[in-house]
This record gives sequence, C-alpha cells and structure tokens, in this order.
Amino acid sequence: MMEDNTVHASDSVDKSKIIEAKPLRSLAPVVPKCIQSFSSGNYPYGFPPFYSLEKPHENPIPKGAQETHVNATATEEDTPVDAKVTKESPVAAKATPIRFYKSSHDEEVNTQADGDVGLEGLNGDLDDKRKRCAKNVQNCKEFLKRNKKNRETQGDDSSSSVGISPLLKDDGDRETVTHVLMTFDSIRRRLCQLEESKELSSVLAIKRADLRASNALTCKGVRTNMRRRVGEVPGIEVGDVFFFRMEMCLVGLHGQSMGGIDYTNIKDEAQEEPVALSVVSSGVYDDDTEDNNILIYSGQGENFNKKDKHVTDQKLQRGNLALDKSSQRHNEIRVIRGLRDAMNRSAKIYMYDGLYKIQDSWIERGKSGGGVFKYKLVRLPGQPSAFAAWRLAQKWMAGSSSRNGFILADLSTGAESIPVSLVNDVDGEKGPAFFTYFQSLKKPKSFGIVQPSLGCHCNKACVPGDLNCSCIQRNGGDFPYAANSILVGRKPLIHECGPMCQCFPNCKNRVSQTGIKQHMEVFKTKNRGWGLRTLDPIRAGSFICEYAGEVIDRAKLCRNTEGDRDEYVFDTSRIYEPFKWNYEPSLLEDISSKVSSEDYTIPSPLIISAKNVGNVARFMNHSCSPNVFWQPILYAENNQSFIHIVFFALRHIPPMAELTYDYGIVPDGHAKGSSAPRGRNKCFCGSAKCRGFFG
DNA sequence: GCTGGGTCAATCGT
DNA sequence: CACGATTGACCCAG
Repeated sequence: MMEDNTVHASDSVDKSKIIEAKPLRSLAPVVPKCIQSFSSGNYPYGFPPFYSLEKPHENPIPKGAQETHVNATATEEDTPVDAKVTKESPVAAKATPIRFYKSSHDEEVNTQADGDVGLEGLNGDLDDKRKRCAKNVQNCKEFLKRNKKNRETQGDDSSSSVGISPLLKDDGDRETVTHVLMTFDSIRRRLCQLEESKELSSVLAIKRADLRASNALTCKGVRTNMRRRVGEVPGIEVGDVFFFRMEMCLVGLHGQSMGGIDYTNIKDEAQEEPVALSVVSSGVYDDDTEDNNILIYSGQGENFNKKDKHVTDQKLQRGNLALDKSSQRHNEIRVIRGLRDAMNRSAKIYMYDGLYKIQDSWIERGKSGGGVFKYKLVRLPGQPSAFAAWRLAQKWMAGSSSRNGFILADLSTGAESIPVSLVNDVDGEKGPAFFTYFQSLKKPKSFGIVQPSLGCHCNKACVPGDLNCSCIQRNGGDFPYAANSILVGRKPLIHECGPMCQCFPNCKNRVSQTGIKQHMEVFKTKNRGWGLRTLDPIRAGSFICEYAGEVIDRAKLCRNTEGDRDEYVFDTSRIYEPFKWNYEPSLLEDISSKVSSEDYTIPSPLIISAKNVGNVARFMNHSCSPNVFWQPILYAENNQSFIHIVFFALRHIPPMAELTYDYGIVPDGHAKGSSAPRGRNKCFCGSAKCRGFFG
C-alpha cells in the first residue's frame, strides 16, 4: 500500500512548518424564537399548575438533603467512600447559583434580584418580549461563564453532599467512575424530560442536555481522574461504552470534548514536549481496517484553506506532533472506537478499546490532494477483547459469521420481533428445560386492580407536557420516558398507556409493551447455569424486557417450595436493597427539583412464576451489583389495571455483557418450613459487594 | 425514512 | 488570560 504518494514522515517532512491560524467559523448574534412559546397555551407559563400525586412527605426537603443522599446511595457502588464524610460547611450550605430566569413552577418563584428578568412582562408588546428574551439569553451565557469561573473554588468543595473527594477527583476508582457516569446520565435524562415537556420556556431550551448535565457536574466537582495521564485510567475498564463525548471527559478517559486527539505536555530534564494520551476514532476519516487490533489513525488539520481556497498539507503540530513524540517514546495511547448507534442512527457509541502503540507513521495524499498524516496503532496484547468482540457480535447478529456452541437462532420462535439466540460454548448441554415462550403476564381472573378511570382520551399519541392526558396526570405530570424510550427516573409506580387508552398503539408511553429492542442471547455460564446477555450496547434507562410468567398466589408458591423448588419466581415481597438512580436535585438547583421516591411500595404482593411460561427475563441471573433493575408499571386491559414488573438498564451495558438484577432476599417469615439459610442460594456474582447469598 | 448542511458549543494547549 | 482548533449532537430542509 506504500505507493508513490506515500512518504515516510521522518524522511521528508519539514517539522518546523507552522500553520497559519485561520478561523473556521464566525459568531453571529442569536435571535431567540421566543414569541410563539409565550403566546401558546391557555396558561401564562405554558403549563397549568398541578398537584403531585406523590405523598406530601416525598417532596423536596432541602434541610435534610445531605443525610438523605448519603443513606440513599450508600448501598450501591456509586458513592465514593470519602463523599460519605459530610462535615458541616457554611459554603456548601449557602452555595446558591445565580438564577437567571424564573422557574416555571409557581412555588419555585425566583427571589434573587440579580439577573432576575422575570416573566411579568408577558403581556407587554412583542418588542419588549424579544428584548427580554435576548436579555435572558445573555444572562444564560453569563451564568455559564460564571459557573466556569466558580469551578476552582466550588470544585474543591468536597464537603458538599454531591461532591467527590479531592483525591478521587485526581485518581479515580471503579466506584467513582460509575458514580460520575450514572449521575451524569440521571441529570441528562431529567433535562431531556423537562425540555421535551416544554416545562422550560423556549429561551431556556436545553438543546444539548449532555452539555448542560456535564456543566452541572463540573461546577459541583462531580468528576474523576482529572489528572491527565498516559496509559490506563483507574476505574475504566477495557470494553466500557459511552454514549456522549462528555462522559469520557468527566471520567478522565479522553479530555477533549470534541478533538479526536488528546495530548498534554510533559516535562523531562529541561525538556518539554507534547505526548498523546488518547485518540477517538469515530469513523469520519475512514480509518477502519479489517484487523481489529490495528487502527490507522489520521492526523488532524484541514486539507483545504477556506480563505485562499488552496489545498494544504496537514502540519506537524498539536495532536499530530504529540502522536509523533509518543511514537518516538514508544508510549501507550488509549484508543476509543466510535460507531454509529444502530438503534438511533444520528447518535454514536464509543467503546474504550484499551492501549495501543504507534508502530508506523507516514503521509498520504488525502481525497482533496493535501497531505494527511497517518499513524498505525497496534493494540497491546493481553487485553480483554473489546472492539473486536463488539464487531464479532455484530457479525453474528447479521448472520454473516458462524460461531462455536450455537444451538438455536431464535428461542422465542418468533414471539419476539428480534430473535433471541441460544448458545453454549461451555459444555455439552443442549439447552434449558422446556418452557413456553410468552411475552407478558398470564393472570388469574381474580387478579387485577379495578380503577375508576381507565385509559386516556388522547387521539394519536400522548405528548409530553400535555396535562390533559390522564396517563400523564397519573404520573404526576411527568412523561416517564425521554427520547429513545429511555426511562427518566424510578418511581413506586409508573403508569403507561394501555389497550384501554384511546391513543395510538405507537404512543411513546407504552415502552414496556412493544417487545424487546436489544439483541440478546441465552447462554451457558461457567458456574450459574443459563444466563442472559446482550449483543448490543445498551444505554442506561433502556427498556430490556418484562418479567413474563404466570401470576400465582403465595399458597401455590409454598407448595412449590416444598417439592422441587421453583427457581423462576419473581416476588415483590422480597427485601430489595434500596439504591439511588434518579437525578440529585441539588445538582439542578437552577432548574427544577421535583423528587420522587425510589422505594418499592407494591400495594399487594405480586408473585410471578416463569417456570412453565416466560420470556428472556427468566434467564437473568442474580448479582449483588447488577446492571439491570426492575420497575413496577401499571396499565389497563379488559377494564382492569395490572401491575407488570419491567426491567431497565441501570447503567450503560457493553455488548456481550451478562444482564443481571438483584433477586432480593426472602424475609425470614416467608421461608416457610425450611430454615432461612437453606432456602437461600450461594451467590457467584463475583462482585466486590457480594452479599454471599440471595433469595 | 435518510442525508447534508448549519449551528452552537467545552476543552485544554498556545 | 483570552483565544482558537477541534468536530459532536442535534435540527431542519430537501
């Protein structure tokens, strides 16, 4: 492939060349489109006041917020140890952001004079409105700037309940990385929800929830691995997936919010030179190769000078220079591989593919004729398969590659719109015991909760922010799902639209009723029987599946327990360790702080047996640090409402990862006959937080 | 339902 | 301390 147009960098490049600085873009004044939104709707602020359906004591209580948070998070692996030590700090207590707009919530009226533009001019003339909007935008920008300035002082505020200790901010660990990522996404989801329901006036429109969420975290010091480093990053594992560039910034994997090459200057004896830290290959420069252990990475820099319309060569500076130096030093470089999201074509998924070293570099003629730097990165041996495994999984899904231990293409035999494959590359077992595949609940006639009002009367689909929709009302005014059917937050009960509703079946409030969306497979584990794993990367909050099966009563469960044990039982009356998944309101002080309980409070216990009838959920194993959680969901069918147990992704899940949830613990009183320890299973989840048993 | 151009933006080194 | 090179994420027109 080395042809005439290919020259080795070391031979013929004038490394002293310096690029001409030229602006690539120009800033234009922004005129907000604010007039329509102010005049729309019957209510002055765009939406009517409503009363939360939650119990009153579940509403925000800023007073004890610190303690509450600590308790709520202590259970999951997302709270750094140091963050639990909350010493009194007057700074933290009075750290009030400058509010630059009025909240749309009546009870959250802005009292701060500074930057308060208010909405009292709503009835003024259009010019006045436009001016106010412009001022609002101005204030918004000032706010962000001020946030930036405050970072150094606020960022060190480790006494804040949400902050991270200075030590962990420099060098993280797995727990902290997970905590930061989950906090980021919880806020991002909430911002999307607010934006989609138009609870914010259009001047405050959050076009980029990812950036706003990241800004909130940076201001509060919820970051980790801020020390820039060569090589591996503590707490980040090869194969981890990310859905936004900002996520990688926040956990110190790749410090550039946009740039593909991250580098830093390091000082040696009297010498200072740039070295590369990480590169993101996102497919825009066709740097793909057949061999997944090799990455041909293109240098940065335009090949076309827009000013004088001349073809230019890339210069050996910035990222290119850093890559060159790293090559000479034989430094490790982290590689992040990006691919289009198959579920959401406009989005991208990034996977950390481990450490590489530059083996070769040269200059090639690009399509426009200008010189382009090329770096051949080779993956270091001994690392777990990540990107390669992902690509292989894609081939399996496409059916273009055969595989070891393949038993069945579709275990659901067409019941699911996406096939569920069955594989065993561990031993000779040909498959799990016989059962009937069924997607939902089979319930006795006696079961069901009759509700006075059934179903909404929306025509077409239910729209977020439409408070006339009775289903949205039942959800406390919130639409439970954000774009891409991502669950925004956990609640004791979520109300979906159902067959009784008049909205179309494609209404976005029926996420749990449309079947699985991920490619999954049932596989034989080494020590836990059959398990369920995903072939697709899964975003936090994604619907996975319902726990399908037969609704049974406790008497029947006990009968089963005495004979051969029913291992395929879901029982809501078990004890489930609480964990925090929803957004932390104190990170969104300037926007809105509606909190809902994350406790499981099922009115009457629900027991589902998937022994004879069930879906993929029956294969999900237990873990003490799971990546999936369950959420009760209610909707009406046949004049009755039923609770369904529905699983969602707790965090981002890489392809080929096993899906697990917490089975909970059977209360001693229920372990009828047999003594508690005997009724319980030894846990093989292998997590650091393993309780040792479950069930 | 896809593509392509336009817009606005966070970061860290210069 | 301000600036600028980088190209992501999203939106809307075609």
